[in-house]
Amino acid sequence: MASIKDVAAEAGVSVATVSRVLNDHPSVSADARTRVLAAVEALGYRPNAVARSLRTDQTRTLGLVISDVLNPYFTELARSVEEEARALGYSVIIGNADERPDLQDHHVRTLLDRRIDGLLVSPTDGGSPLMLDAARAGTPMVFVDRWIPGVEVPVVRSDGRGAVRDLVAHLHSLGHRRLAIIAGPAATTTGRERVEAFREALAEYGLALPDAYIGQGDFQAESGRRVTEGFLDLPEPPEVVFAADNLMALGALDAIRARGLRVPRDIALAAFDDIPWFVHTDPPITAVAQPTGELGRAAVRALVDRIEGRPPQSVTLPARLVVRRSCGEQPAFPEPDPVQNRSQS
Amino acid sequence: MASIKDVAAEAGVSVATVSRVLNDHPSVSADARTRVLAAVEALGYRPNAVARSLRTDQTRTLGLVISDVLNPYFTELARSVEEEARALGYSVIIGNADERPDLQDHHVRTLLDRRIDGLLVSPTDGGSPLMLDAARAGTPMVFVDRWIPGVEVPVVRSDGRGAVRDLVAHLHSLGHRRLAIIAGPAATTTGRERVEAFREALAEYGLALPDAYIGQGDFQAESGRRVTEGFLDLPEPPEVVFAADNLMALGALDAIRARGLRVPRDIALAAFDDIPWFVHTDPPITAVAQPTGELGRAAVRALVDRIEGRPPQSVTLPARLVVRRSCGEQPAFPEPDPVQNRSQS
DNA sequence: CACGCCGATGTAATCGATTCCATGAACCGG
DNA sequence: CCGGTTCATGGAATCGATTACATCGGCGTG
Repeated sequence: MASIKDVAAEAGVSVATVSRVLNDHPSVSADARTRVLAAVEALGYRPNAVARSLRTDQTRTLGLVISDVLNPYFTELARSVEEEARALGYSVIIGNADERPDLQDHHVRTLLDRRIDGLLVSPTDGGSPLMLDAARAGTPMVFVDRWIPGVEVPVVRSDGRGAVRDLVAHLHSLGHRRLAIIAGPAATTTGRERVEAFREALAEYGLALPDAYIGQGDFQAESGRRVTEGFLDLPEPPEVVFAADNLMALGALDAIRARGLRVPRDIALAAFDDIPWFVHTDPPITAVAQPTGELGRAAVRALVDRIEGRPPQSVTLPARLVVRRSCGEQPAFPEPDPVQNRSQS
Repeated sequence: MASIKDVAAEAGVSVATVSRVLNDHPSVSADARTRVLAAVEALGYRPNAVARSLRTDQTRTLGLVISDVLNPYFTELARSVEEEARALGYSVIIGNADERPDLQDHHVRTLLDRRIDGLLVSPTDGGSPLMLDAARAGTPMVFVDRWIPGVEVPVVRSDGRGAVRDLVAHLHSLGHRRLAIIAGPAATTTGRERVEAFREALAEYGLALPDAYIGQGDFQAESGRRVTEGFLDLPEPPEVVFAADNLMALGALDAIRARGLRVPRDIALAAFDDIPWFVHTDPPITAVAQPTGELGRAAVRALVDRIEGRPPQSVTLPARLVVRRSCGEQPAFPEPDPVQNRSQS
C-alpha cells in the first residue's frame, strides 16, 4: 500500500507538502497542490488512519456499547447513532453486551485500548469499576437510555412517566383494575423507573400494585414467559400484563397463547418500547413508544460536544402511548400503522 | 494516559523489556517480569492499540458490511460474526449499508483506511469498482449470504434450493396452484437465486411462473406491500405469495390485511428467512430458515484462515423449511417454537 | 537600497509501540 | 583456563503520518 513517502516521491515534493495538501493547509502553491493530487490519484493513495491517529491522538471514532443487539429497540438506536455520527464525521464501533456485565467490560476495555474519542453506553448493570474509572479519568462519555446514578456523565434518555400514566388511564377506562407488571432488572435504571412510573400512575386511580403483581424479568423473552406463567397461576390472575420491554412482551404473549387464552379477551397486554413488529402480532400490541431515533442523535451530539470542548447537555425526551388492540376495544382514532418507521437520511 | 516509557521508568528497565513481558517473549528474567507487571498494575497501563497496529501492520479487526441492520436476519448474522471473531481474538466493526451502494462504498473505504485485517461483505449490488479493486489488491475478503460472481473471493452462504422445493411441495399438497413471488433486487445474488429456485421447484410440479406472478421488490417492507397490492389487483390473483425476505413478507401481510382478507383462508403467505417474530404474527408464518448463526461463524473462520495464511474455503449450508400456519392446515408435527433461538456462548 | 515580512517548502522530531542487533555476563566442555 | 554458546537486556530503527522550526526567495516600504 502506497504511503505518503511514495506520493511525495512521485510528486517531487517533501512529505510535509503532501500532508499539507491533504489537510488543506493554506500555504501550498497551486502548482504543488496539483502535482500532489495527481500523484495521489496515480498511486491510489489513501492516508493510513492508524498512523494519523497515533500522531494526532484522535481517532474520530465513537464507541457504542449496547445491552442487546437482538432487541430491535437497540438496533434502531444503533442505526440512528451511526447516522448522526457519520454526519458529524465520526465512525462508530458497536459493542454488544448481551446484558452481560463481563461482556460489557470486555467491550469497554477494547474500545478504550483503541483510543476511541468518546463512549456511548447503555449500561447493563450498576457500573463496573472499569467504566467508573474511565469516566473519572476523563474519557468523554454519555449514557443513553439507561444510566448510572452518581456518575458525572450526561444522560440522554426518554421519560416514560407521562405515557405510562396515559396507559393506565386507557386501561382503567376499559374497566381493568388488576394490573401486573413484568419488571426489568433492578440493576438498571430503566428496570426500576418503569415499575415506579407504573406504581405512581396506579396510585392516581386508587389502585395498588401488590408484590404478587410485580414479576422480575431480565429484558429477555424467556423471562417474560416465565413471569407470565406465574401470573396466570395466581388464584386471582391480573387482567392486564404490562411488560417493561418488547422482548418480555413477546414471551408473555407466548405464555398466554400456550394456555389457550386470547388477548385481549382473556387478558390484556401492553409493552414498553414500540417496535415495527407490534403492528403485525396477533393482536397488534399497545405500547409506550420512545423517540428512539431522536435519542440516538441527541446522544451523539452531546458526546461530540463533550469531545470537541463544548459543554454537553443531558437530554430527556417524552415517550408517548400508542394504542392498538391488545388491551381491548378499538382506539377512537385508529393510527395509520406505517409499515416502516425508518427515517430516511 | 501512561505509555510504555512510563512503565519502563517505573520498573527500572528499558521499553524493550516491557514490550517483551507484554508479548510474553521467552527471554525475560523472572525478576524483570514481576517488576514490569507491578509497574503495569501500579500505573493502570494498557497498551495503545493504535501504536501497536502501526508497527505490526495488523489491527486484529474485521470489517463487516451488511445490507440492512434493521433486518433481523442481518442482526443475527452480525451477532454470530462478532461472537466467533471475539473467540478468535478479533474485534468487528460493523458498517450498515442500508441497501445503498454509496453507503456501502463509504463503509468499505473507511474500513480500508483503518487498515482492518479483513473484510466480510454481503454486497448490496453487483460490486463497486472500489470493492473489486480491494479484492484484486489482495485485501482478505469473504462474501457472506450474497456474493458477486466472477470475483476470486470465498463465499459463505446457504442454499435454499432444497427448502424451496419442500415449500412448493407443501403448497402443492395443500392444493395451491397459482403461486406468486416477491423477488429481491436483481442486482443481488439472493434476489435472483430465490426466484430461480422457486421457478424450478414449480416446474417439477408442472406449474409455470408467469411474469405477472413475479413482483419486483427491494428487500424492504414497503416494496412487499406495493407488490402484493399489485397481485391482489390481478384479474386472477395468486393463491400464495412467497416473499424473498422477511421484511417484504411483513409488507405483504399488511397489504393483505388492508383489504380485509385473512391469511391463510383467503390467501397463503410464506417467506424466505425465518426470524423469531414469525412465531408471533397472525398467523405464524411458514418460512425457509437459514442456519444464520452457523453462516456467520463459518464466514469468520474462512476470513481468519485467509488472513493467517491458511487456504480459505467457500461454504454452502442447506436451509430448511419451517412449516407454520400461514399456508393453511396444521403441520403434522407442530414445532416447539422456541421463544428465543439464541445460541448462548 | 536595505530591512523585514510573508509565503512556500523542506528537515527532522514526534506519537507509542515492536524488534533487530549489539553487548555483557554466565556457563559449559575440552 | 579459554573459546563458544546461551540468555537477559538495552539502544536505536521503524511503522506513516503531523507539525514545529529553519530556510530561502521575493516583495513592499521607509
